[in-house]
Amino acid sequence: MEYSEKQIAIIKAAEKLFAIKGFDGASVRDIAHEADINVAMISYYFGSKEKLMEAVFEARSSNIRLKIENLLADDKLSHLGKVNVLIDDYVDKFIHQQEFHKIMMREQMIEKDTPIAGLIHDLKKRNLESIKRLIEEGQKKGAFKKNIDVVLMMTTLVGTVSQMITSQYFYKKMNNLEHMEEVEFQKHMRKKLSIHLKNLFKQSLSNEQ
Amino acid sequence: MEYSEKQIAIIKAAEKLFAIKGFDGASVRDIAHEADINVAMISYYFGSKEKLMEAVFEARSSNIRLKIENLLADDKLSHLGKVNVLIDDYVDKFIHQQEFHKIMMREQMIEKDTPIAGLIHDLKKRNLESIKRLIEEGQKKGAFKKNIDVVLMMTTLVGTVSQMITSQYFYKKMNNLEHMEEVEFQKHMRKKLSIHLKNLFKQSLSNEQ
DNA sequence: AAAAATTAATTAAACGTTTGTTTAGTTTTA
DNA sequence: TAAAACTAAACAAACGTTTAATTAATTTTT
Repeated sequence: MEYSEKQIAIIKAAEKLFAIKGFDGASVRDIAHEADINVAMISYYFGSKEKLMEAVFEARSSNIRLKIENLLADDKLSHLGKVNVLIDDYVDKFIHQQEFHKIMMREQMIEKDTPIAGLIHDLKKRNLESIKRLIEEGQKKGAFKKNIDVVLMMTTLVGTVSQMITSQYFYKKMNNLEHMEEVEFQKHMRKKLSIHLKNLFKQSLSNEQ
Repeated sequence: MEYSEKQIAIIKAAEKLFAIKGFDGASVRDIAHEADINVAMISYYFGSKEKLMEAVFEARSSNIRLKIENLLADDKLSHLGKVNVLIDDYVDKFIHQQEFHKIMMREQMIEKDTPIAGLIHDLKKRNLESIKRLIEEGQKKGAFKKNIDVVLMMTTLVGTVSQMITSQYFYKKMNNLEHMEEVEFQKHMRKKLSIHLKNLFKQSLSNEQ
C-alpha cells in the first residue's frame, strides 16, 4: 500500500500516541491534533480507528525473517557468530522501533482474537522457525549443545530487551544517567544489552564445559 | 485499609478487567457488571476510577523485599542457593499474580508521572537494593565473580518471566500444550522458567570457569 | 489552451453512544 | 431512627464516526 504524506503523518502520530497512551487511551482527536489534520481525515483515509491501528501495524511490522535467512546462508560466520548477529538485530530493531514494540506488547496482553493478534502470532512463528534452523545447524556441527529450548531462549532475548525499553527510565536513574542525551543513551543501552545477552547465550548454548 | 466483601469483589473485578483491557479499555460499567454490583458503588466506595486503580495497586503490591531480607539472613543456604530461591520467588509471584503484573507492565509503558508510576519505581528500587546486597555478599565470599550488573540481571529475570506470561498462548501453541489444563500449564511454566533461569544465572554469576 | 466537468481532499458541525460521575431517593443494617 | 448500603436515573463531557458543504486538484471536452 502506498501512502500519501498526510497518511504517513497520521500513521506516525497514531504510532506515537498508541504507544504512550494505549489504543483506548489515545483518542482520534488526539491523533488528528498530533498529525495536524482534521479528525474526519482519519475515517476518510483509514475507515476507522481500528483500521488505523492495522495500518500502523502493516507499515511497521518489517520482517526480521529475511535477515535470519541470509544469516543461515552466510558461511563466513561461526555458529555462535550468527547467534550474536541475531541478538544485535533484535536489540537494534527494538530500540529503533520502541513505539511500535510497545504497541505490540500491549496488543499481546489483550485476551482477544484481534486481527493484529493473528498477525503478531504468524510473524513470531515464522521468525521462530528460522531461528530454530539456525540453532539446529549449530547443533549438527557440534558447536551448540543438545536440548536447547529455542522458545525459552527467545523469551529471554525478547523479554530482556522489552523489559529494558519498558523500564528505561528506571535503568537511567539506577545508573545515574539522567543527564545523558536520548541518542547517546540509546547507544549505551544498545551496547549494554548486546554484551549482556551475548554473554548469557554464549554460556547457555556452548558445548564446551 | 480494611475492605468489605463487596469492595474486595470490585477490586478483584477491576484487577481482571484492567489486566485484560487496560485502564481505559475497561469501563466502570464493565467492572460493576463483573463484580455484580451497581455502577454507583465504585464512586461510593473508591471515589473514582483512578482511585480504584490505586486501590488495586495497594491491595496487590505485596513487598517481595521482606523475603529477600530473610534470604540474606539465612545461613543454611549457599550464595547461589539464595539466588535460586529468589528466582523461584519471582517466578511464583508473577505466575500467581499474572493479572496484577500485566497492569504493572502496562502502567510502566505510560509516559506519565501517575501516582502509581511512583509506587512502582519505589518498589523496584527497594527490591533492587536488597538484591544488590545479596549479590555483593556472594562476591565478598568469592562465590560470584566481580563486575555483575545487577540491574541488567534483574532486567533479564523480570523480562523473561513477563514475556512468558504475555506470550503464554504462543508458547502453548509452539509446544503443542493447548490441551493442557490451566493449573497444570501454570505448573509447567513455573518449572520450565525456574530451570531455565537458574541455568542462565548460574553460569553468568559463577566464578568458576 | 481555456472552459467545463469530475473527482479528491478538506473542513466545521452534528450525530448518536458511551464514558465517569452525581443525584435523589429507597432499602437494609445496627 | 439514624447511618450505611444500595439503586435507577440523569448528568455533562468525550468518544468514534458521518454528514453536508467547500476548496483543490485532475480529467475531459471544446
